Amino acid sequence: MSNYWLMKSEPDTFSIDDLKRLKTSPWDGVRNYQARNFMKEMKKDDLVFFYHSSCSPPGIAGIAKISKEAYPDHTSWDPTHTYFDSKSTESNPKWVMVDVTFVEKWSSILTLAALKQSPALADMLLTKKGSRLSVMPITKNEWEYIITMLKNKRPLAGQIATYHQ
DNA sequence: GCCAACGTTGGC
DNA sequence: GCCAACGTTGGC
Repeated sequence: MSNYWLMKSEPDTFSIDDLKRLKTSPWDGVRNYQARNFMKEMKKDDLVFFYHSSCSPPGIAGIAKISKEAYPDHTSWDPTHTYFDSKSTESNPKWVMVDVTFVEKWSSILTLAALKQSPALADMLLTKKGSRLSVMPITKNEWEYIITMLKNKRPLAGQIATYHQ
């Protein structure tokens, strides 16, 4: 039984197209305890909404899956790296990352504005005012509701989603 | 570019 | 342990 998640990324830094090209990538640089703790709960093959933030329009751009469970984020103890944290060491790592693998890119962004218009999604952290959490759990109901929203909007580019096993 | 909301830091 | 100050996130 898999779990569902949403992960935010600024497309200028790392977009769904970057993941599509790389197929698999580490999700590094998370420096927030709540987000980190959620990453530690992730299991292989969990599904992830790939969300584009700080762009126009913000929203869900596609789907990825967890291909490697949480392991130490080596960028945290690299003093030359942007994500360096002096409190994290190789012998006592403070931060973790997971690997994510591309599943599908949607033909258009499912915008935050559209998500906010759905009463069914009012309890999501994402749609709450002031919420800045970059990694969050999604309930099965929310996941399926969002997939339905997407399908009602327009067909998927290329083949239909095949991630259901 | 603005700024509200939030998380973190550090003085006391 | 409180809380003011600061830095960051991220929508608009």
